[in-house]
Amino acid sequence: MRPDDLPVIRELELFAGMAGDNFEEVMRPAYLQRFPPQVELIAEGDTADFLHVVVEGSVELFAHDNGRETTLAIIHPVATFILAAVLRDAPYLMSARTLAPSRILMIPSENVRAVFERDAEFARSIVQELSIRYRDMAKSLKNQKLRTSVERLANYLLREYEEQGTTGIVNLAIDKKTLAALLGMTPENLSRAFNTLAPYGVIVDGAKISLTKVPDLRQLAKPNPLTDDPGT
Amino acid sequence: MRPDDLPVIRELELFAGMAGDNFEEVMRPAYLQRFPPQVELIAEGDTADFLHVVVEGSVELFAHDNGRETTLAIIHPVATFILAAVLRDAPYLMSARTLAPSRILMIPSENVRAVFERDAEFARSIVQELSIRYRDMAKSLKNQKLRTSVERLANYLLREYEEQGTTGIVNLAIDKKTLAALLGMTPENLSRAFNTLAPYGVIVDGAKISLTKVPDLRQLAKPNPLTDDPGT
DNA sequence: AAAGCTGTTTGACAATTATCAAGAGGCCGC
DNA sequence: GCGGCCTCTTGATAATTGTCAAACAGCTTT
Repeated sequence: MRPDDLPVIRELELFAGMAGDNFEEVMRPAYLQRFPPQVELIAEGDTADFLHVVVEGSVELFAHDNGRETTLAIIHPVATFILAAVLRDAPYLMSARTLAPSRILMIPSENVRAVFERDAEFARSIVQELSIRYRDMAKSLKNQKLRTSVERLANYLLREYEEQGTTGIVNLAIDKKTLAALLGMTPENLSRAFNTLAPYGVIVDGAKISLTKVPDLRQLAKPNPLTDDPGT
Repeated sequence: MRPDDLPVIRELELFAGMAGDNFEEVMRPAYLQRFPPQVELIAEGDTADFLHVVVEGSVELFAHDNGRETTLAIIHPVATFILAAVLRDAPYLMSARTLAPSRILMIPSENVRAVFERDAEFARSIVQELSIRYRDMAKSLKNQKLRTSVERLANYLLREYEEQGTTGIVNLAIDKKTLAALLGMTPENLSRAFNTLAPYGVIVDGAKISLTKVPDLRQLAKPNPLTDDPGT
């Protein structure tokens, strides 16, 4: 891997507190690779040979059952995925594919586990990361079980609105088919959900969504930090 | 707390590898308390002052949003809950109430965190526990997003069937209202789901469910280790 | 035994969500 | 420019799930 990529990785909270020697030991056998969009990086059921880090681009985590497919999360740089499977040396529960052209760092699982054993600071970071992931998953489950599809969409838009700087415009970074899967509905239903939100000031123009009545939308969505705020 | 309760706690995988001194330090300020059924132990939004351990009885984890309520998990002895909130010193995402008369061990969060800092074996156990919890949550989300309510019920019954020793009889340990919330449906719908399963050999007599055509039921449910097997 | 309570079931109906089929619009290669 | 391909949308319809009201069964209390 290129030496000038290392600082970016190092900034990841997961690796920030790690001793320098250990960081190098983890990184030496790692490799950074470019992938075009729509490449399947891992498949559910495979054993967790590598911890993956999205350095650039984006990755979709999805899963199958019964012939149906759903999206469980979208990972943006810089973040890891499938950490829990790596730590338990267990089969992946989800598959992953690139959505955009991406650069992915792959660290052999055994190196992660080895350094975890002797670097207390790294262990602490891993616990924090896992806790966040657990809580994000719990929030997703609450979101899915307690809200209708229109409410899920409204809350998604409000979250993006905040993250993209509360200009009245939200840009969808993923296509609508993927968004539908992430929100737990069909693409047809997503289309209709957007229409349902029109009276609440949601104007759709391709991937560009204008929010003209945010207070109204908020009143419908009833966002809740205990369901919506990611990463806490 | 009574000294003769300590060995039971110690058997918990979370505390098994811990150094004796540290175990005592964690347990000294802890206290074990009896609760009748239907007592709310913690409320979502509260700060995580104590790590809880179900020593006896059972505990339901539930959450609200929008005025609706759902059950996220049922905890049986001996197991912890709300570990992630304790480790992050963050507000609980879920509430908890006793289902049966229960004995709950409560360990002050700061003690857990303090010992975590210096007991590597404990840190490792925590990571394993968190990973399992994360993966169980991911499985629940897959279950919820990829299956119909009848399929979720069928898989639940098959899981209980295995856990209760594959005698043809499954005993529901929780009442049907709670089961419905756990499976993400209304009680009325659960009733109808049981009727739908009648042709697959599911005979309901109160809390006693007979499974007379397990292969048929399995064919309908299509259980999948990556969605169903807990604790891996 | 009657009354009251709780949990469960049933029926009728409504809302939500999915499915299937077709059409609209944008984008690319030729 | 034109066809082909893709994504997205719309319409019609069906399946799933939820809501509301009432009935029922098993309890305990009186």
